[in-house]
Amino acid sequence: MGKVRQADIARVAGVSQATVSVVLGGNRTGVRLSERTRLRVLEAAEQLGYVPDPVSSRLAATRNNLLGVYTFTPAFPVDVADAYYPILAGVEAEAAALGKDLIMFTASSAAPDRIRRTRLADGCLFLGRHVPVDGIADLLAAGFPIVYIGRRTELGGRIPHVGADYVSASAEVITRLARAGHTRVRYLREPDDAPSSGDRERGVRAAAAAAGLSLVVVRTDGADLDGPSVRCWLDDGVTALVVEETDTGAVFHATWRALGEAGVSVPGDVSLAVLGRPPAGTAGPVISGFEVPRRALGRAAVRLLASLVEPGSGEPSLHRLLTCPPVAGETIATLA
Amino acid sequence: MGKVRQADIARVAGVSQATVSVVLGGNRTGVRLSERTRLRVLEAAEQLGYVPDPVSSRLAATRNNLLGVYTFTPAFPVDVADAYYPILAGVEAEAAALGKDLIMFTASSAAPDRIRRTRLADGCLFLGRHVPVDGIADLLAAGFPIVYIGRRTELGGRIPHVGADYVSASAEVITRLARAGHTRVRYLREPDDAPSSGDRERGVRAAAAAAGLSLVVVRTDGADLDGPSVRCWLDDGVTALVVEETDTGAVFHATWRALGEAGVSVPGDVSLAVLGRPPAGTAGPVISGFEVPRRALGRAAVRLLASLVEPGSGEPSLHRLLTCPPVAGETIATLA
DNA sequence: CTGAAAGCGCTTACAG
DNA sequence: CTGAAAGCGCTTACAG
Repeated sequence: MGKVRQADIARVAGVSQATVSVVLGGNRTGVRLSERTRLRVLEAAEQLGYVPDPVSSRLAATRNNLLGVYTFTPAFPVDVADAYYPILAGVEAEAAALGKDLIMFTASSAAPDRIRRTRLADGCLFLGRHVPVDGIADLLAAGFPIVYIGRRTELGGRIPHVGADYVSASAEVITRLARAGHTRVRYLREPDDAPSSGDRERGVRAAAAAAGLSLVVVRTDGADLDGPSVRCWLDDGVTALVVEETDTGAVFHATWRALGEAGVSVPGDVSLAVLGRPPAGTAGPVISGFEVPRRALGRAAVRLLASLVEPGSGEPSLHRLLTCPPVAGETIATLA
Repeated sequence: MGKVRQADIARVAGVSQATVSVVLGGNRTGVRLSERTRLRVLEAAEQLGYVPDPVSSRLAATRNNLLGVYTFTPAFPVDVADAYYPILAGVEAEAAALGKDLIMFTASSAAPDRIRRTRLADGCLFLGRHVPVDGIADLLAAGFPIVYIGRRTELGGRIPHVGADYVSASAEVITRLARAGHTRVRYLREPDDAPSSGDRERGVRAAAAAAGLSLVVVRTDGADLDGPSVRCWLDDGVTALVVEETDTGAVFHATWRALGEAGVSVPGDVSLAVLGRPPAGTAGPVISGFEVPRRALGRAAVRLLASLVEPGSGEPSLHRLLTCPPVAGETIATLA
């Protein structure tokens, strides 16, 4: 038995193909139809075992209920699995709730032609530490709906996004340290200038200034951290370390290793806070810091994208920041 | 600036839309084309930022470079994350290597109309413990390329699949126990009849019979396991426990908890083997058993699907089983 | 109330 | 060598 088309049903039911389309489409346009015709069509469709061809309906309807997901690294990476997985889980959950399917664009690079391909969906989510400005600018110019996961400042702030409020969350951590009596703090951050890093630093600096706390900011990829570094900081009177936590967790891991190497106890010898959450499976005490609401980010991004694709439900805010709940943890000591 | 079509390129290049299609399609049919025309078209396409519409090409050519991934539970689930993630990572890696994008069909159920939607792609991978026979039979009947990840016996074995050779791997574990001097073994398996469970049991039974080992097979979802159960087995002379490991790890976790509750030491008081790999992050010794080559399963499944979509590269084998490498582990004691 | 036409953007025969 | 036509299976205006 070959493919059954609407035309076949039309022949059997003795109506036009267009009428079949109207009947099977649930008569969305409110066309007047005789009940007799409707039933004849439905019966013929049932009898012939009709299966609508989603590809054709898509071409004709200009909408395909498909949302794209573009990650600049593999979507299922090894080194940032902990960071991406909950986001993607949130994306999937919300997409399913909205009845949308997902296209994962398997990007090995940010090549512009790969980025253009995203237009095959109704709209696309982007996920990554940096923005391939040219490709994204093209999409924006074409009026193609996109949403970045993570706050973006590129292209004059015109990129719609759903991000985390790292500024407030980071400031809160510093305030917590100040309240616990810490006055000399060392802040280790990623070397590159992604907004997520810049936001944290802004929050940290602002809170440190407000609390009159002495702060040293260090950019590092973690490779240069070892036991002697730690000893040196302690000799310098530092009582607390604040570490940025990003996708890969590289800096946190390096710091944790260096602390072990130096044989210092946390928080006995030095307090430790992480601006984010260390990767799951890290042994030891619960590190003080804050939660990144990754799953919620994924869900909110899908909702925003869906509203951009399907306008009319009011003007959505193109830039949202979600709150990062504080994690008390066990690694901040209260000083006398 | 709206969507750029071949007709737009044609206008700019001064040729017909059909010629544009031929040029951009890489001239598959071997039409004679002047190099000058070819370059003019290519240049215009580049300049206008042309992106082929995969929906249209699919309608016209019945091909769109999209592979579907259908999971019967969320693709990014919490309880089987460890099981699915490496598979999906393999799927993504191979798809990227082949230049295919992925459509994730966010299925909350196995409703036939959801399954039909997969026909939007050139072919589709299916992943799940059971087969929704009706929907899959329809696809098969329609000649739609599908590949199951995991061995399938349903529909008279007509479902193409790439699975793991659980029979051999499970038998090997039993043989290992026999060699270590064990003669009374308790085997805890999942209660339902998925092929992955049946295969393990076959391997276990065959090897037990061959080794003259006394075997008791117990079906359990883990809820009824506790300390007293364990004590009871030991009193019965059991020296080794063999536990099935499936997506959720439910039975393994329950067993591990029961062992702890009974206060028995492993492998001091009793040996333990798992037919698979316990979820990552499990504390304690490395459990003896075997590795499930999940990432390789994903890759192989994509390759098979691609060859079904794109025939001509020889007749691929529709049923492949990958070897599961043994894991020696630390939980099998050698008896005197 | 219902049919026939146009068209979504492309590919693949088929004429020149 | 290149253009024009037909058509993939559908939806959505638009005529009757």
